[in-house]
Amino acid sequence: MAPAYDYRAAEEKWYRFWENSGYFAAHVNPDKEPFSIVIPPPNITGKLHMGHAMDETMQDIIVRWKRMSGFETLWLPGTDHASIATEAKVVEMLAKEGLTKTEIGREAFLERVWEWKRQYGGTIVNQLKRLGSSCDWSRERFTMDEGCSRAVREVFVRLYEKGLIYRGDYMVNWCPVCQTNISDVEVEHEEEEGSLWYLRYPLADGAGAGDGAGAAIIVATTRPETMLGDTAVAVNPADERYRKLIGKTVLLPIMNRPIPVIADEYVAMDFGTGAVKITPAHDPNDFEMGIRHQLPKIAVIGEDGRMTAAAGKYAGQDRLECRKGIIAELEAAGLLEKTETHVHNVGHCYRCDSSVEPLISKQWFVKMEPLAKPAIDIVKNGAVEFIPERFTKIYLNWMENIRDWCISRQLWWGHRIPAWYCGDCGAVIVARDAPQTCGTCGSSNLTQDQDVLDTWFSSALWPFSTLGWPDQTPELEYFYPTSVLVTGRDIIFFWVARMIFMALEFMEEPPFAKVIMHGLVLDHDGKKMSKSRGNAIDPLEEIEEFGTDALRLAMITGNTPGSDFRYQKGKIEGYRNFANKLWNASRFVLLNLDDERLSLSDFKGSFTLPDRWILSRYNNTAAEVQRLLERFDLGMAAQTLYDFVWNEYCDWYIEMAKPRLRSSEPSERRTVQAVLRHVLQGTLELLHPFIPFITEEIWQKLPGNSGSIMIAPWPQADPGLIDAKAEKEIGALMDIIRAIRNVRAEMNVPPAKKVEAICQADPEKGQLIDTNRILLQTLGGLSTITVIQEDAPKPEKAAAAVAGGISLFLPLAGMIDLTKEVERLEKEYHQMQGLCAGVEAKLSNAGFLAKAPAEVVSKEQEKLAGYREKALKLKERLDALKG
RNA sequence: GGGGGAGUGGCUCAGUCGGUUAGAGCGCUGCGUUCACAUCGCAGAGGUCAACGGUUCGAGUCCGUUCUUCCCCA
Repeated sequence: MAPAYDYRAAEEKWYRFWENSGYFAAHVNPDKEPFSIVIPPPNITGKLHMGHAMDETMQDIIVRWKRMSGFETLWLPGTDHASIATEAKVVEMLAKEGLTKTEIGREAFLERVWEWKRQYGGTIVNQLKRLGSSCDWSRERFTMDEGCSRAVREVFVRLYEKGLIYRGDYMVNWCPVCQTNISDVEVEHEEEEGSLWYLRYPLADGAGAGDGAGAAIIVATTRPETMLGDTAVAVNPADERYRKLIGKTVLLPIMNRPIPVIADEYVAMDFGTGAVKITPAHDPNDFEMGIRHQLPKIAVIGEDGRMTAAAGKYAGQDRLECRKGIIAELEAAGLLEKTETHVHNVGHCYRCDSSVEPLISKQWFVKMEPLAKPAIDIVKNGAVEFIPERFTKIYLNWMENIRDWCISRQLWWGHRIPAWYCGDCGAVIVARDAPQTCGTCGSSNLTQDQDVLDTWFSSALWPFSTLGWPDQTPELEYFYPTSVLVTGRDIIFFWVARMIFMALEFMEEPPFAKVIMHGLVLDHDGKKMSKSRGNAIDPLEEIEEFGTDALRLAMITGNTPGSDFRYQKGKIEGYRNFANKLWNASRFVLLNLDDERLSLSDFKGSFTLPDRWILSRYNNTAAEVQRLLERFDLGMAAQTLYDFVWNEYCDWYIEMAKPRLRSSEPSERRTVQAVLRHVLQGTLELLHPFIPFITEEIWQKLPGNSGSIMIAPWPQADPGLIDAKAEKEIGALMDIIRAIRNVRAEMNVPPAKKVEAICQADPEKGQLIDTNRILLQTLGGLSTITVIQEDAPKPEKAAAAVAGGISLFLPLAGMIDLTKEVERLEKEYHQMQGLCAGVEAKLSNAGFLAKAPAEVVSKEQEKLAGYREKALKLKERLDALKG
């Protein structure tokens, strides 16, 4: 075995081995309980990023754990067609050839996209494999494959027939750059510093404004260019200042259009002047108000972001150019009252970051209220549970205030809307398959809707469309509903919420019982990683440098579930080191094992104290890991194993085992071999879900193993091997050893120099020291240990310490600096006194004695006794030195 | 405006049901190269747990207020 773990060779080898052996594949198996997860499908345009690394790692840990635990485990992988991103990619490619998509036409364009998908769509899949993901690749799906597409059409038609999908003219978020509308959740709001312009709208009948400002009403706006489409001015009905003006008419400047002053409670009295201009065609709130007051809607900005014919002389101008013109014109006319700087939220396209234009457009929508209700109930009654729990509130808050979902997109790549329009009678036909003739007039002059569906419409069906729905397949029957969903907190609305209501509507069952949310991976400064910011770290580079297992641990260990965490090089380095530690501990064990596989149960009678201790610690660890995994507290589970391996198995048990491995007594040797092996193997198995590669590599080398660790049975804690007494006794011995080492270090005793030790102990402790003298000698660097009785005279000219309930003396002739020794002991003595005082105060408090549980009180009493004993012994020593 | 996080050694973060001498990794200091590992070992320094108030026998942990900071929604 090499002195360092070579992850490069191991990773490739074992992944291929697992896949070829069919270990990833899940089968419908009524004899076993199923456990299933669907992957959050990455975009085919995507490149592996840290978010994937985290997401995949968490899923793989859960899946491997469940598989080893005996479940028929399905992790269903696949990819998402990412309508807008993919289309943009291919459009860009065409542009390089000097072509546009309209030039080549829909059919040729789609062919190009499929071609692109064939060529690059698998990249992300191969990258997922580098993370060790144990997906059933034989079941890999794509949101645009035949099955998923059929499910999409089925859902669309059924929702339409139920009246839950409608088409209409409504305010949408239009991206003038992407040339499509986007849904509300796809709009990202950013604070921007802009201006607030105060515009003077003269009253038509010349009546006074009531505020002494003259015959006008002043409105404040951040978007003066939309004034060309104003159809009212609104004030709050409770606003004294404007009460007299309600019902009056103002003359819209530039357009010279008379518009009414209306009252609406929506108007905020403390914003601007308390009077606002209303543009129903270009602002979502104004649109609503326009409906309430039956105001005309005048669209002055078009889908190209330019002013329309309705904008009069500004027609054809870009909207920002128009804004300048209008300000100049109003100013010249004396109608610009003032300008203030103003910070406001501007909606941006999630995709291209350009500012979104709210405008009215004919689109398809899903009516949300009836779908949201069951989706709220299912979470409230606990049938779908969010982990951590706080995401429940975030989900409910959104679901309870949900707006209709705009699902059409002005794109070509995606699921084309299954609606046809009759060219003769205008009928709309929504159907699963292309109709030949119009059901109303019989005409065959039919054209299909040009638009495609929001990508999330198909991913919303993912948990059941991938299992064969709308057919009642055996897979659907067996694996649905899925067990858990693991995903990032950033797509709770986009995806999680939508899967829940779609599943409830079509499966009448939630898509999963638990939703495990994780945060985002941030850079070392706590900033979100992004291509544009240039701070994204490539997980593949990290894998190259440190290995997949190290990356996996870095992704989950030591951070709170659900919260974001900062990625730092030091972290992955640390876990690379851990892998190497595990490797070397295993190397040591393997070098000391014989070829025969020893069974632990054959050695039960000959366990020594260290054996009983490590077996107890191991079984406690196994139980704890199980408990943590059941709560999906993966980070804590990994941390528990990390600590066990490094701080207990390596630092102590291996060191304790060394003298016995060199023993000439074969039974002694064989016992320690059996324990070393048993604990190592179990620990590897517990670690396997977290770090699959190195654990397989080592496990395969252990004598007598065959098959694969990934299908080995999950270790069960054996309560019979938990031994509190052994843990306590070893604890005392460790304290003594640490005290010896501490004295040696303080007194500058060279590490290789063996020293003599004298222990003053009661008979019980004396016995403990006596039976473990070799251990103390080896780990403390001692030549001899002498146990003397408590009342025996204390050695002189010796450094002293109190630990593990005994007084310890190291006669270091000529090496003791008396002043330093007194100083050291005094420091410790004062510390003990402080601790005593603290506990004494507690124990003299009548309230504490009366109200605290008896167990807590006796624990405090025990503590005090220990501190007092130690303080007393230290005092004795100090007196002796001084006296 | 509404909602949610976070504030714990120099840095990054754990801390479960309120009871621990408040932990870890990195960094820092001292010592250490035969016998698994310098990707290491041993010993050590370093914290009034953001502030104030409250509940409690007992608060890093629960409640309130304030400050700082990040995120989501409108």
